[in-house]
Amino acid sequence: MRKEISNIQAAVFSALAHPLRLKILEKLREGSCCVCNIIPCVGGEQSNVSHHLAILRKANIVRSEKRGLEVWYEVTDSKIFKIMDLMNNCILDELKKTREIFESAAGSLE
Amino acid sequence: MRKEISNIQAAVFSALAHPLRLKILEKLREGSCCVCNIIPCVGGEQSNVSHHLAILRKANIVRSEKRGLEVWYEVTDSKIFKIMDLMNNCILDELKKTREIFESAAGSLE
DNA sequence: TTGACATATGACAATATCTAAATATACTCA
DNA sequence: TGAGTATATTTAGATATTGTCATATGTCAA
Repeated sequence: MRKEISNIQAAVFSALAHPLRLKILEKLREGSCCVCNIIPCVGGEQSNVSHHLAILRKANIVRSEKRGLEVWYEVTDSKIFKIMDLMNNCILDELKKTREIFESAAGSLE
Repeated sequence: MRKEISNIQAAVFSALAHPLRLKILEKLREGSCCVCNIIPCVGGEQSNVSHHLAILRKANIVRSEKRGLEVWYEVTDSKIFKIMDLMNNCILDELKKTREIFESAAGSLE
């Protein structure tokens, strides 16, 4: 009966699981932004960007507002940036660790 | 030439984008754990769980160690739990907000 | 109203991911 | 060595995601 929390969590993580969508969010980190500015910034076809925006909308990560001809997007909850930053830290730490291991191995050959 | 960071981030997020894998990580939050304990805890076929463990391994989220017949898994970087907790907060906040809107709408009908 | 514009949606093929069954591997113990 | 156990890998069909093209929608301005 009850929807498990892990299903919802997985759904939101999968909304984050695409480089283009992460780039869109990085753009929105600066503040709310019109689709016409998002497209050149992230690259890709208009319809493709629009599809990815729809995925972010359905996951409640962003919300949109029509202003005349334009549609402006903004992030629903800025905690999403904390999540992205933490993920970035994880990855950089991992890289750093790998490099240290590599360098110490190289050093021991001298 | 250089691999964009957003590609790596997306890859790790997509490793988190499955309820079974999130359940595995929740189990590993208690500490390192043998596959034979993970399987009954998260449910599902042995081969399926193994498959999902392989995905987590490839994303460097967990690492494994053979101990006799058994294989023990543990989380590589506990920051992954912070990410999961933050995500959980996001979702709960969102639910709370939705409920408040709903309740205030219901209240105004009284 | 008509045309131009910004954005969204639908349809489709290509590709990736998921699950489960069968099989393979690696280890232990008799 | 051979049987038994724990886990991983392979495979195949089902399903989901992706990108592109074509088209639809909604808004403004002439």
